[in-house]
Amino acid sequence: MQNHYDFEKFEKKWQKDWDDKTLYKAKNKDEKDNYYVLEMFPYPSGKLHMGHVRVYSIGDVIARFKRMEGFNVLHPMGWDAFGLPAENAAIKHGNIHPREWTWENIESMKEQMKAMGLSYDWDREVATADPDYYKWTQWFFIKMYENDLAYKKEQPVNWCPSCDTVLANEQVVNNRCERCDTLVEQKELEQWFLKITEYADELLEGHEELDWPERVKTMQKNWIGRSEGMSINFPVQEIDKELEVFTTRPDTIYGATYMVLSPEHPYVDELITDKENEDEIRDFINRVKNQEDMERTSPETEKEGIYTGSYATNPMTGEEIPILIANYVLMEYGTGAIMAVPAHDQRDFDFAKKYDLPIKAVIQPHDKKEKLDGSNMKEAYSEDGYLINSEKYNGLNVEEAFDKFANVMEEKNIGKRETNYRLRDWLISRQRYWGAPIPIVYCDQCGTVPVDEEDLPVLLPDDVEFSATGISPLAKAEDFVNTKCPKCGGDAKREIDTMDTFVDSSWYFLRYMDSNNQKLPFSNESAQDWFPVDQYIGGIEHAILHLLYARFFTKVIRDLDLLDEGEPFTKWLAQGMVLKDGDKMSKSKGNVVDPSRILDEYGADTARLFILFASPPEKDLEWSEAGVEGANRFLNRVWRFIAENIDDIKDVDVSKINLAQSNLNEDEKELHRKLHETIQKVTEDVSERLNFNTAISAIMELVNELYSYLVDNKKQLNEELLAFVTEKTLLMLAPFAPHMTEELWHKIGHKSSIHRADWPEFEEEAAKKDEITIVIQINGKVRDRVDVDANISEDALKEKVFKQDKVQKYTEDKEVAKTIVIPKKLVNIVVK
RNA sequence: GCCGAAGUGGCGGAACUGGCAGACGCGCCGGAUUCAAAAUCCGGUGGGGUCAGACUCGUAUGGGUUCGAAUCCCAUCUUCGGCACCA
Repeated sequence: MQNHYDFEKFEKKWQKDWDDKTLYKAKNKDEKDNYYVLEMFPYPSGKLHMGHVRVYSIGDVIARFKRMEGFNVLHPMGWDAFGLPAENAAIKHGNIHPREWTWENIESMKEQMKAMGLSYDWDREVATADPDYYKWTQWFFIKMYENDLAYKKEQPVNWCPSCDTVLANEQVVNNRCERCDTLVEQKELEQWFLKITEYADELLEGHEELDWPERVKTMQKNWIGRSEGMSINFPVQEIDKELEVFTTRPDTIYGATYMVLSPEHPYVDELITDKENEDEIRDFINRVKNQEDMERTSPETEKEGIYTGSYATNPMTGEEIPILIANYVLMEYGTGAIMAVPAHDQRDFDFAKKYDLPIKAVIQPHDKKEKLDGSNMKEAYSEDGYLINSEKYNGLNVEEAFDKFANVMEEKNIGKRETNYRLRDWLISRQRYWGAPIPIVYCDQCGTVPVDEEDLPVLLPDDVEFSATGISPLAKAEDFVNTKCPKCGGDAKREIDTMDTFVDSSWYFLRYMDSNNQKLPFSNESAQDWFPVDQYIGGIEHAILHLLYARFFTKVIRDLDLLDEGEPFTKWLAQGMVLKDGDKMSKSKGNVVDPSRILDEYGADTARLFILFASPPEKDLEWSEAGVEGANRFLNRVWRFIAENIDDIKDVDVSKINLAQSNLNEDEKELHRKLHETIQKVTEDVSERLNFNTAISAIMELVNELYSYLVDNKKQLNEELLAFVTEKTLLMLAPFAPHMTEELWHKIGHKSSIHRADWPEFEEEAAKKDEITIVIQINGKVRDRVDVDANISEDALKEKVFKQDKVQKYTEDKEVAKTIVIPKKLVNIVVK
């Protein structure tokens, strides 16, 4: 056996062998316990990047570990195959169809994944751009339409001029397109929406049962932005209408001294009763409307407003209060109108100061003697307190007042309790080609009609000109557009927009369970077997987008009675980024490390081992070529150990060895002990904590221990022990370095795959120490150590400790105030 | 501005529940092997101090709780992430 590890000699061989033996096939209804581990599927860009290598390595270790633990594991992979890059490539190069481009990329990425030795069940592979798949995406859309969860509506929407399509709110980051970073514009368009807001509360409540990073739950919580308050109607005599406002502070209504409308508010026109200044008012409105969104919605922008000339009546006080229009009120949130309480809201306060509007304090801080006075306040007071200047309600505290006012106003029909959300419905129409067509037909007779289920999928036509013009390329595909109405059979036209690709990825984890089902997206039985996903792994950048949509879809699908559970991902590990020189790898920075080079140069096992060893999975990882070499060196060290001792290790039937009953000498005992200590640590690190870096370092320690044992006992090796420990070490290393361990496993005499072998069992008895080292502290400082019997009594331990020379020295002429004994660890003597 | 996470050797990181700070790896230094080198093996490696030890300082900074703090509490600084005129 050569004593140098040469990955090129066997990585491909084993990959083919595993494939041939369908080693990683997951069977539905296995007698074993089922476990579903899933990594977020990639967009088929054509090449794996380091982030992919990281996330798939993590998933693969979990999958392999769980299999060795005896679980029937579902570990699938697929392709988020619809999307703009394919279409843009077609536009740019002209001679390649997005379909071709996509499938070629899938092929090359799949090849790279196979070269990594990932243990997927490829029989379950899905691609969202496959008609077999998007048929069901369309089917879900129709189900939602039938259940009033999909609707078409005209409203101002986010438009990305570079992508030539609309975007969902979630896809706009700081007013820029999430994909291409272009400034987003507003357009008034009629578009399809999914009613995610219907599930807002459930999406919030569901967090409680999820084992997800807390910060991610918080991000989603902030995004949904639930706030409880009241809608209150303020009558306006001039126009004989009521202005509805939303407020979270009905308790401050006695302090509402004016009202403010958004310039976009529908009543604005009628309310301009100050005809003298009408031109000035209209100029102002137009100016604000034309303000860049970024500027308009920034808290730094100075608040500006103008009087309308109209007055509203405060329904609680009966006071007439002026109505203004201002740039700081947004039409998108609440009702587009607010009651301004300058004494207790900083924004209203700033505005009131500028325009000299009255400030009336109605909440008095509990801990202040002198009464708050609106005329001399320096800033708004928005903390807790009790009511003043509120007639018969004076003295109530804020919380009581909220309830009291809510009851009174509901009784009098002035207002009602209401909950508002920041979350908007999900805009899913896209004016682009490479996506799933929205399965809707427009008929002059019957109106909007969903396509019949039997007629799904609505196939994406091939022969289309892809140029991005702001209107879906499908508009020009006449064979596609012109169709018959499913209801009346008359001439009709198809919807030409396609669906947001986030719709495709909102249910792919369900299709894996039953990916060849022709009758349903998945069967109920398969869901019983596998759902929900036990462990999901993917990038934090999807914390809001994909993970919120997928949770929403799951809840809808549950309500269609296809699932019992409403949460798709029980556990989620958000893996960190791979950095180079402290920066995210990117072409523009020129710091990209190509995984295929690493795979060619060092092999898959080294690449996997390094990336898992360098950092805990949820933290960012700094790429280091020296670190890769270190990982390679370690694998070599394991290889060489076996190569050099192959005669002692080979063909020993480890299952027949009972080390507990054999008489081991001290060194042997120590090695055996270390083995079991390692088994315990690695098992826990991999299964509970998902800290692969410390699991690997524990295996490294064990290998170091094996080498020291060899050096110290050259003359008299215990071959049985050596074979035993070596074999268990290989088993623990198998999920991390699947190829090399498989090769070595066969070299030491096994005939079947190491990946079908059992995970080593931890024996508590073997891991126990006979002697332990106790740390001796004097006044909290470590002064000495003493080796004692592990089962020593507290009194005997104390006695022994006080006999130590060092302890004598430090306690001489001093009074021992206290002695603290921490069993098996430490004794702290406090002296004065 | 608000919310959240983090800050430990030259570097990546470990210390899981308050109990030996720096496991493991990288790098560096020394030794063995070699004609020599690479590779490999063995040993050392936080700072100060010393022949060596004793000792001493040390987990962003300042304070606190405790017999004992990287870990808990308060304040400050820095970095990263999210939200941001949300009524």
